[in-house]
Parts: sequence; structure tokens; C-alpha cells
Amino acid sequence: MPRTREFEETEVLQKALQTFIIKGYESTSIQDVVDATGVSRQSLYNTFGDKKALYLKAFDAYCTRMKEEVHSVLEQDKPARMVLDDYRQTMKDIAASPEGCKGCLLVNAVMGNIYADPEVKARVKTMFDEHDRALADVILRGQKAGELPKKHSPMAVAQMFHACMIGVTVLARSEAPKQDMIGVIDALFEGIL
Amino acid sequence: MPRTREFEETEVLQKALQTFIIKGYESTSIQDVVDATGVSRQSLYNTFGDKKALYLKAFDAYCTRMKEEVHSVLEQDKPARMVLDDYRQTMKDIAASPEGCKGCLLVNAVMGNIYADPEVKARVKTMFDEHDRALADVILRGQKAGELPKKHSPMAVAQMFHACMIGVTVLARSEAPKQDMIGVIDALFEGIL
DNA sequence: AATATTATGGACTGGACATTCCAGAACGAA
DNA sequence: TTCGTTCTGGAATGTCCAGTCCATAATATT
Repeated sequence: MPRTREFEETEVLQKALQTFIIKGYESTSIQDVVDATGVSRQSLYNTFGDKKALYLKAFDAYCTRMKEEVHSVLEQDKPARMVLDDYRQTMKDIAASPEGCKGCLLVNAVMGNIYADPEVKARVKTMFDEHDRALADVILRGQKAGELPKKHSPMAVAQMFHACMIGVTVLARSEAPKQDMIGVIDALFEGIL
Repeated sequence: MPRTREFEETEVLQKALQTFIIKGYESTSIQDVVDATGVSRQSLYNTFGDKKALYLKAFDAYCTRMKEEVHSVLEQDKPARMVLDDYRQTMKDIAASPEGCKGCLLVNAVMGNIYADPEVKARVKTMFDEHDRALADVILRGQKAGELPKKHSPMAVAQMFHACMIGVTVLARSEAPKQDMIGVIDALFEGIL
């Protein structure tokens, strides 16, 4: 009986996600999402609920994609150095991609008032923690195999890498030259000083 | 003849600055500034002009303070390693301070829509560039003196340090444990891996 | 074709906010 | 004291937006 839906939820979420990444939560109006997705305001409210619910669904879609792209790299069963090389390349690809140029949704969320929302805060913290732990595991593996020096605790190094990559996403948003961002990533991964 | 002003412009700017740092430009209402400074709305408009003009004046006050605190450290006439040690301590102090916990006005500006404003963008870029150059000069000095390895160009290393410090300010805003931020700074400065 | 369900666009409500206007109070100089 | 200027608080205006309502069109099933 029902009329078939004329849009794919997942596609709409991806387009809404783009908008949220570019403009941020607070500065994205529902009309912006309507324009970006081609779906009417009413349909958006019927399908996803209010603005925050829509944001959270897009947020989850982003997290899922992120985990697929990043964690799959970090959890490879290869020597730690090779994993880190892949990771480095992944970071470069993201930084250079047209979407990556607009920053990371998680970082954007932290910097906006939406971070005051407990659901958002919890998700960001979980994502950050999972990333740090996955990276620290690789570093620990490298240290045990003698591929990496044991000067610092794996977690401290992982968090330092993470901080630096967060900084790169901020630089991306500031419209820094891609060349600079690549240089930062190389300097980071090849060990400094 | 005129009634004497009942507030200090510089004090008001500092308090307005606090508010802008904490809440960001877009989410700070004039009423917020009125509450924070105790100065009436009319007086704010009369003294500083509209919201953006007030923000820019506070912004300039921040830049001035930043240059005094950071550049004075980087431009010391001491061996590069000692300068970097001072710089490291300065970064730790800022990260641990109650104000630093709320992030850096420049980074906050980059992440907000206010960054679309050409005046803001120009100021941020200038501040970033000056910081990178000052830091690169120290690193170059250290390389020439044999205190630091010459593996990477001084500017690449300086930008990498900068990116990492930007990441720390984001972590500060995310309410990460101070201990973690200290660890990140130590891992960064002591050379990684 | 009839019906139930969904899509769509426009209109409406209520709230938040920047900015301006205005009237009254305060105060320094003449 | 009186005048000119500055302070202060409140009211008014105009804009933007989230969320809702409603009437109309579309469509899959029966």
C-alpha cells in the first residue's frame, strides 16, 4: 500500500554528513540539508527525527566509515613498520582528499558547542580511545619485535601521533597548502630531530 | 564636561576575550559579553562598534599577548636546545592553565564560520606563519650548531611541532586528562620512536 | 478505480539574537 | 546650578531558524 520511498536513507545520510562536516552542526540549517540532499523538510523530519537525531545518525555513519578505513589498516597482521607505513599513506590520502580538506567530523564536533551534548561527547571519546589503543597496540608490537625504540610508552606515542593528525585536520580547514600537510606527516612518521 | 568612563577598555577586552575563547564567536551573544564584563549593551556598541569589531579588537589583544609569551621565548639568545626546553615548558604551562584548557583563540577561529571572514583569516595566517618561522629559526640554529640532526628541513619540523600543539589545544577542549597532554608534549619534544 | 501511505511545498509559530531607539540617571565642567 | 556628555535599562525592529501544520500530489497494493 505505501508509496515507496524516493530516496535511500544511507545516501541521504552521506550527503547530510558532508554538509555537517563542511559547515558544522550549529551553522547547518535544515534548509541546507534539504538543498544538499534534495529531500523535503517534512521527509527529513519524518525519517530521521529532529536536527540532533539526524546529526547523530550521520555521525554514526561517519564513525562506521572511519573504523573501516583506519582500523582495518591498523589491525593488519604485518610487521609494525609496514602497518605504520600503510597508516601514514592513509593519513596522507585523507588529508589530500577533497573531503578531508574540510576537516574531521570528530574534531569539528569537539570544537563546537554540540560537544556539550553528552551523546556526542561519549561518541567522540570512544572513537578517540579506540584509535589510540589500536595505534598503541601496533607500536607495542613494533617495540617487542625490536623494530621500534622503547623510549616512550606506546600509548604516549600513539596519543602524540593522534594529536599531530588532529592538528593536520585543523591545518586542512585553515586552507594550508597540501604540501605543508604532507611535510608534517612525513616529518612525524620519519621521527623528528 | 563628559562623564568619565566607568570601565577600562583593556579590561573589558580581556573579559570579552575570555568569553569568545570559551564559547566561540558565533555562540557568544552580546548579552553574554554584557554579563561577562558588566558593561551595558549600549556602552559596548558605543565603545567598540558591532560584534565583529569587538571580536577583532579582542583578537588583536590575544595576538599581542601571545606574541609576548611565545615569541619572547623563541627569540632568546641561548643554545637552541635550551630555547626548546623553555618552549616546551611554556606549552605545558599553557595547556595546564585554566584558560588554555578552553583552547586557543586562533584554533577556535579556524574551526568556526568566522574564519570565512577575510580579516580573521589574514590574522590567523599571519600568526601561524610568524610562529612557524620563529620556531624554524631556532631549529635551524640548532642544526648549524650540531645540537639537532639535519634529517628534515627546519620548516617541516616546525610545522610538525605546530600541528602537534594545535592537536593538544583540541585535546584540551575535549577535556582530555592533563596527564595525557603533558605526555604528548614530552613525547613530541624528546623525539619520537 | 479505491484506499492507505508517503512525498512535497508553502505557510505558520515561537524563540534567539544583533542592532537601534529612547528615556532617564549620573556626573564633570562652567 | 546648569549644560553637555556619557552611562544604563528596557523596549522595539528585523532577521534567521527549528519545528509543526496542512493541503495537495504521487504511487503501490487491493
